[in-house]
Amino acid sequence: MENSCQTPPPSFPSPTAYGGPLPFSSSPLQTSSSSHISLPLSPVSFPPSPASLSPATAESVHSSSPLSHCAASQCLEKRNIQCLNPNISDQDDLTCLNWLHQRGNLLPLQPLPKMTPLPQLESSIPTQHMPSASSKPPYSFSSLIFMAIEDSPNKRLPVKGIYDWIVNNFPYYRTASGGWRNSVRHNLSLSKSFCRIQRDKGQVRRCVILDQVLFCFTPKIWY
DNA sequence: TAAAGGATAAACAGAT
DNA sequence: CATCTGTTTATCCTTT
Repeated sequence: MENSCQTPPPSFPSPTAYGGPLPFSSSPLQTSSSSHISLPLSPVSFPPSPASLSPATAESVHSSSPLSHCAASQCLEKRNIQCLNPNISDQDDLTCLNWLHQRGNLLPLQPLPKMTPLPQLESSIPTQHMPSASSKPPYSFSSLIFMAIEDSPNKRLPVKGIYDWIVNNFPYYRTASGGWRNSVRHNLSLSKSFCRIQRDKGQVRRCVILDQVLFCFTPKIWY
């Protein structure tokens, strides 16, 4: 089922519908002008800018309010029909990320610095708040993938790019055994929040579109 | 205690 | 042929 996730998004609620302003800055709409895919990417109302994204903000997106959950439900119902198996609801799918907001152990909203900030992502957060570089990041692989894609210029990444982003931002994985890469791929396959797309000509591997419909309605892509 | 989510490992197939 | 990518299954641990 390639290129199946071309569903135009539903009308987006305002950012304030998510329980207050999101820690995202406004930026021009992300379009399908990328050379990577030919899919008509959906316009987004409040895409996060790469520089503004931090692990904590990404986790915050996952932990959007119940109100956002309600709004997203409508989106998912539509998406179920047009993108996924019409007989299976995303709401019922255990791989759907929309239930993350129900977790009670979500991280606070304040941004956390990356352990080894990239030049463009440096933070002014005091270092005493930074977790040890050798400690495992307190984020699920789904969150890490989300952050990696969100941090990419075109909201899409190859698997290798996801690996690189994680390694660059979480030194823990520099020395970790290769099993985490398997986990990344496992999550990409298992989670229906990530949809695969084709690369354009000249691209080597297959493409994937990540559709975080529930949280920010921003199509994100890995390939 | 059971159920569920997440992490991890492994096997396998297909693509490059 | 080696490596990478993607899928699936199984198991274990933690949390609810």
